[in-house]
Amino acid sequence: MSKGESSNQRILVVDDESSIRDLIATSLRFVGFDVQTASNGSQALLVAEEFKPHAMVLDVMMPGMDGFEVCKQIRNEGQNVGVLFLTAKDGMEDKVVGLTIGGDDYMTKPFSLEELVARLRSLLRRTGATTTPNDEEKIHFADLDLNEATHEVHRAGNLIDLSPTEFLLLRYLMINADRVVSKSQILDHVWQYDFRGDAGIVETYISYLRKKIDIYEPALIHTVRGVGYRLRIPPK
Amino acid sequence: MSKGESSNQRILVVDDESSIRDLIATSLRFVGFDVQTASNGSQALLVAEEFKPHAMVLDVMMPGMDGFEVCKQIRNEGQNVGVLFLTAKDGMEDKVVGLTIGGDDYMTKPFSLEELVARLRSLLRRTGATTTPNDEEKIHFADLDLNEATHEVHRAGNLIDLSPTEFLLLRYLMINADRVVSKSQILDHVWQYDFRGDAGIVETYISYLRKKIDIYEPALIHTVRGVGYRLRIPPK
DNA sequence: GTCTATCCTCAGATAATTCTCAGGTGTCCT
DNA sequence: AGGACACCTGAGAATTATCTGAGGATAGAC
Repeated sequence: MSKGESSNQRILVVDDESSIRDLIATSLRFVGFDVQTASNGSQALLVAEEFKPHAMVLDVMMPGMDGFEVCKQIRNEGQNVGVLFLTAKDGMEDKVVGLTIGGDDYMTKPFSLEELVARLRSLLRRTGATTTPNDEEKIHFADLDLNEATHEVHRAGNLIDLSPTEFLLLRYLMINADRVVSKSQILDHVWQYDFRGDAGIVETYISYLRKKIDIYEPALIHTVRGVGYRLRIPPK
Repeated sequence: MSKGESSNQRILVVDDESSIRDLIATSLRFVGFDVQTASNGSQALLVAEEFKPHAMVLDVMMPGMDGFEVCKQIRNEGQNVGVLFLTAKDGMEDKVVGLTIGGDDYMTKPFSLEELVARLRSLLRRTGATTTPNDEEKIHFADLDLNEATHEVHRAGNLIDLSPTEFLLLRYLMINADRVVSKSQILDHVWQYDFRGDAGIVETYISYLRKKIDIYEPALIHTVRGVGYRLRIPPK
């Protein structure tokens, strides 16, 4: 279903920590991207020349050549490639902001996989690198409308104010509309990858969401006991 | 009927407890998979290199190399293999984070064999490793429809609400449609393998099911006295 | 600095489910 | 007909999953 929708989109993932690299690569492959990885700057340059990626996920802080340098050199070679920078959550943030001109973007570690995929798609859209331009920025389900660009959610025309996590959670449910998603699936995709806590937090957030979107009829968020949750239009 | 339908699908089962390993291997072979086993991590790596499994059933907690490490090393060798992790239901639960990325899945011990097979099939479907892509997420029998993705069951178009165990039981009956299955077969496949109770519970659940699906004509669940139960369309 | 929104934990309440048990019904055999 | 057996089903006890409110911690806004 989700597979193939972005096919032919080539993404180069560059990070020196293999666990992060693998996490990102696996996740991107699963949603249909064609992924290659590199564990340092100079390797990235080599791979990029061959692979001609449409976009890169680039860790800023790496031993040897840092992310900025990699980006610069690749652009010097005339490759028109959008970059999603990854930075740790310290002072680096400001330095990145200036560099995200053009369609580029950045995220601080740790991030959630849902957000990574969303940002990357958005970046590909902006840089015009998408091969399937029908890829919209809006998701709909029943009378729910979610706009990724504005981060706004409407139900039956009413604007609904959601916190960042609530937004991501709803987005994940909408992408998987009608399918049952387990609490651990949700946890793995919506929460930051370093979250070490109980899956019970998903219940709490489902409860928050219900109080915001299911005060309207009919209720759309349904519990499938022993399995997970499911967004659906109840029959009649 | 079920045999051969998944043939050529190679599964590597890795668990240090031989009883569990054999239970899983036997069960998977019976439904038509090509199975190899390993009792520890390093053995798993060796076998995997030769065997090139489409998927693995991998115990997380093993002496020496744990399941995560095995998975990582195999993926490093470029083998594209879906993994179904097995974890104990104690403190390990927090490690669940990240286990459902990229189509992978996990189950807590003890589990039921039916569920294991269902999850494994679903995983093979998702990771695109299935050689018979017509393998759907839906099972039909007579006017009964069971959808695994949505966890919904319909009879003659009517939505039927089932508890988790009722769902698994019906699923087992539908997979074995037209064949007689004994109460102990049902117990072995549908209930968790550590269930220490009377086979009489199957009668109770058959009764529950009948009250939900055989309130419609004609009755589909038939008792074969002294042998077991059989799902069938009664002749005229 | 204070204020506010958000995130997360926890624990009690509620509800669904699982399981046991025992009396009832039907079937088969002698 | 009577007994033995298999099966059915209702009642209820035990267990487990889920919901939700309250509150502490944290971070960003002002």
